[in-house]
Amino acid sequence: MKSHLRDLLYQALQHLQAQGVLPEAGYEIGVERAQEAQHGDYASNIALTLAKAARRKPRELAQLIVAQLPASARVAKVEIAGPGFINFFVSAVALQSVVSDILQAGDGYGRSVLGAGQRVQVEFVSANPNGPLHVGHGRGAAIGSTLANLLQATGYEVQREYYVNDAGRQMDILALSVWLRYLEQCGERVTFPVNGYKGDYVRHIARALHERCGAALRRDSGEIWRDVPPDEGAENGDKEAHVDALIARARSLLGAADYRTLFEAGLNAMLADIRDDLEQFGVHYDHWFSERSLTADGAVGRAIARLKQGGDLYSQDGAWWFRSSRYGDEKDRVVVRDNGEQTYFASDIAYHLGKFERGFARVVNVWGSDHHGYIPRVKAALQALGSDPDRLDVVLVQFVILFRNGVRAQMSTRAGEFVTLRELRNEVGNDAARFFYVMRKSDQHLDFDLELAKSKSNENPVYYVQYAHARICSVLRQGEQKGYPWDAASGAAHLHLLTEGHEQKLMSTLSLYGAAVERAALAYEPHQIVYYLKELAADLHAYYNALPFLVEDAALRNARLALLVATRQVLKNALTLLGVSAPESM
RNA sequence: GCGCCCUUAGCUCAGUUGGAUAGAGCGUUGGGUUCCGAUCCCAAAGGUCAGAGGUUCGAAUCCUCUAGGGCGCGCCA
Repeated sequence: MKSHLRDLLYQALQHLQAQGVLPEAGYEIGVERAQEAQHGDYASNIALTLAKAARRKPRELAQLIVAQLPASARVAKVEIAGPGFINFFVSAVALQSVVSDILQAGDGYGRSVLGAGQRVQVEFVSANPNGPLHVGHGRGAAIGSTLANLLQATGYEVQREYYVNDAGRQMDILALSVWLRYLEQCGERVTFPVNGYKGDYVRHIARALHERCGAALRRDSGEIWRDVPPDEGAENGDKEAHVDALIARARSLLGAADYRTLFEAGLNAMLADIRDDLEQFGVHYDHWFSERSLTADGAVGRAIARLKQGGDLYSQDGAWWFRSSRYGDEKDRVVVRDNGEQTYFASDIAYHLGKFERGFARVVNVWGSDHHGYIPRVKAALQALGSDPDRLDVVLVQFVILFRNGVRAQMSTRAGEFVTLRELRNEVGNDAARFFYVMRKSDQHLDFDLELAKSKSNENPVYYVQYAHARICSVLRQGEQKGYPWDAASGAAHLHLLTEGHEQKLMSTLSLYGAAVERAALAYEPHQIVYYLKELAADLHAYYNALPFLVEDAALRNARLALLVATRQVLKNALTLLGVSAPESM
C-alpha cells in the first residue's frame, strides 16, 4: 500500500515538474502510517519537505499535489491537514483484501524477501559452561532466539550459534571443584576452596563420575594439599593462589589423561545441562562453537601472526599487546601474557575473524550489557585485520529483576547464586517466560513480575494474547456445534460485507503485520512484536464484544469467520516468532 | 576520575530513519455493556518528555552542558 501511494505521489510530482511548479530533482517521497485514526491510514509529509524548493507554503503545495493525484480504487479519500500533511484513507476494498492475502499465505504470511538470502549469524547466550543458566541468560536466550526468527522471516539465511568457553581458568576451577566433591564420594575429607564452585550441580557431576570410574581418580590426600598456599580466611590467605595451586596439583597428580577425563566430565555435564535447558525453552542452535578448537586448529596463532605482520602488536613487559587504541579503543590490550599464555581476548579475535571468513554478511552478537566495554576492542581487532567492523552488530541485554508480590525476589538461598532459568521456567512456564523476556526493549531493565506471569487474567499480556487465539478457536467450535461450519469460499466472496468500525480497525491492524516484522528485524527489537500482538488481541477482543459472529445470514457469517480465521493466523505467526505457543483452548 | 547505556502520566512502558494536540495498559473518578468462553466501550483526571542551551519550517527523537541511576574500566574469562 505504501509503495502504491508513493507511486501516486510520484506521478503527481512529475506533473508539477512538467508544469514548472517544482524544480527538476529526485525526491524522497515519505509515506508513513498515520498515528491517529482521524488522520486516515497513511500520511505523507512531502509537501512540507518540498515547500522550500517550490517556494510555496506547505499547505498550498499540498493542494497542488493532491489536485494532480491519479485516481485509485485503493484510496477512498485524500485530505490535507495540519501544517500540510496529505492524509490518505484506504478504501474498504483495499482493506478487505488483507483477509484473503492472509488466508492464502497461511503460515507464510508476514514473511518477506528483504534479506535477499544474505547470510547472517546470530550468536547468543554463550554462557560459560561452569554452572547452570540463570534468569539473566534466559533473557539473552529469548531475545537472541526471537531475533534469529525475525531475521529468518525477513529473508535472511540465519545461523544460530553458541560460543562455548571451554578453555581457560574457569573451566579448570570447575574440574577442580568436581574432583574435590568426587574425593568426598571416595570418603576423603576435603576443605572446599573459597573460590570453588559450591553449587549442588557439582556434587551431581562428582557422584556420576564416581559411579562411572570408581576410585580411579583418587589420589593421596596428603599429596594433594602438601605445600598448597593457604586459602582466604587463613593467615596470609589468597584464594586465587590457593585455587591455582590446587589446579596445578590436580594436573600433576592425575596426569594428562586422567585430568582430561575429569575436565571433560565437568564440561560435558554442564554443556548437556545447558543444551537440555535451552531445548526445553524452545531455543535451538545450528552450531556449538568450541573455544578450544580455535587454539587446536591454530586459528588463534594465525590471527596473532597477522596482527604482528600488520604492525599492530608490540612487546612490552614481556607481554604482547594489540595496539587497539589506534582503532578507537580506550587503551591497548594484551593478547599474549608474559607467561606465554594467550588471553581470552586473543581467542575472541580469532573467533570473530573466523565469523567473517565463514562468509557471513552480517554478524549479530547478543551480549549482557555488562560486556559493553568489550565492543570497541573487538571492532578494533576486526578493523586491524581488514574486516569491516560495521558488519558486526552487538545487541546489549539489560538485567532482569524478579518481583514477587511487588517485592524484589531474593536471589537463591545459596550465597551469590541467581535463580536458575530452569526454576523460572518451572514456575511460570515457557510461554510466559519467553513473552515476558522480550516484552521490553532489550536495553531497558526488565522488571519480571512472577505473579503476573502466572495469573490467568487479562492483565497478564501472555494470557490476553493467547486467549485471543483460543477464543477464535472456540467460536469456530461453537459454529460447528450450531451447524454453522465456516465456509471459506463463501467468506472470500463476501468480504465486502466487513464494513463495521471494529472490522475495519482489525483489518487495518492485520495489514500492519508485515511492516511490524520487518521493523522489528531490522532494528533488532523483538519487543515490537509483543506490542503488535497486544494491539491485535485488543482489536479482536473488542470486536468479539461488539458484534456477534455466528449470525443467521450465511454470507455475513462466513465473511466474519474469514476475518477471525485470518486474525488467528496472524496471532499464531507472531507468537511463533516469539517461541510462544498458540493454544486452541485454555 | 574516564567511557558507554538509561531517565516519558501515580505505576509499568510504547513512541516506526526529526512530523500534526506526546500514546497504551494498570490504577483513580463517572457512566454504559455483561450476548459466541473468562470483557469490552465512552468520558474525566493525570506530562516543563530529568534540567538548561543549540541545530530548523518542525525536536521526546540530533548536538553540547548539568543532575540522577545502571554498567564497565585486569597480563580474569
